[in-house]
Amino acid sequence: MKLEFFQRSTKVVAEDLLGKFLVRSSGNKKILAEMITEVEIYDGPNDKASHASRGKTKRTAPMFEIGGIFYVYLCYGMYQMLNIVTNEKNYPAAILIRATAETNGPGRLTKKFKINKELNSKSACRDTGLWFEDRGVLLKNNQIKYLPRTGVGYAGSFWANKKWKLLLTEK
DNA sequence: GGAGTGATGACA
DNA sequence: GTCATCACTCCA
Repeated sequence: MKLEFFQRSTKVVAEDLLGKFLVRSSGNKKILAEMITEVEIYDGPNDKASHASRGKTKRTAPMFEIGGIFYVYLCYGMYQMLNIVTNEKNYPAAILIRATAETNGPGRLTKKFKINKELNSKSACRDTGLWFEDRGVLLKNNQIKYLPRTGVGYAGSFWANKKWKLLLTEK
């Protein structure tokens, strides 16, 4: 997958990302490849649920970079969260990878893929050891479900009610 | 339903 | 320097 794929509006990228494969390698060997089934959008400087809404800080700096790099951070002291940064430089946006066909939950997913902060700010390409592949899975129009995001009640009803969690349903 | 967990950001 | 908060998971 080319990095330009991620340098588009976050919603478009999120929709396109469903059905693509997340691939992990160690050395020259691919060790894991799972289809992405659930993502969550964090888009723009005004999104109160996004870490970037309070301005650029040391932690959120990757979100302000150009699309195509990873944003990894620690949540609740135990779980790494994997995001892929989208859109243009200086526009803070990212997509949280929440689940694949075989692994449900962002914390479990990163544990299984051995994702940690070393991948933070790295490009989603083969050299990094973690990247995305299009394996030709075609989605039907009604296969994507739009739901409110998780754990964002603190952001206020306007942002909490946005249907920015995208779920891939069975056929 | 409730606890664990530690980096992060706000405030002083 | 302190303190509250959190894009979660596990076990009950």
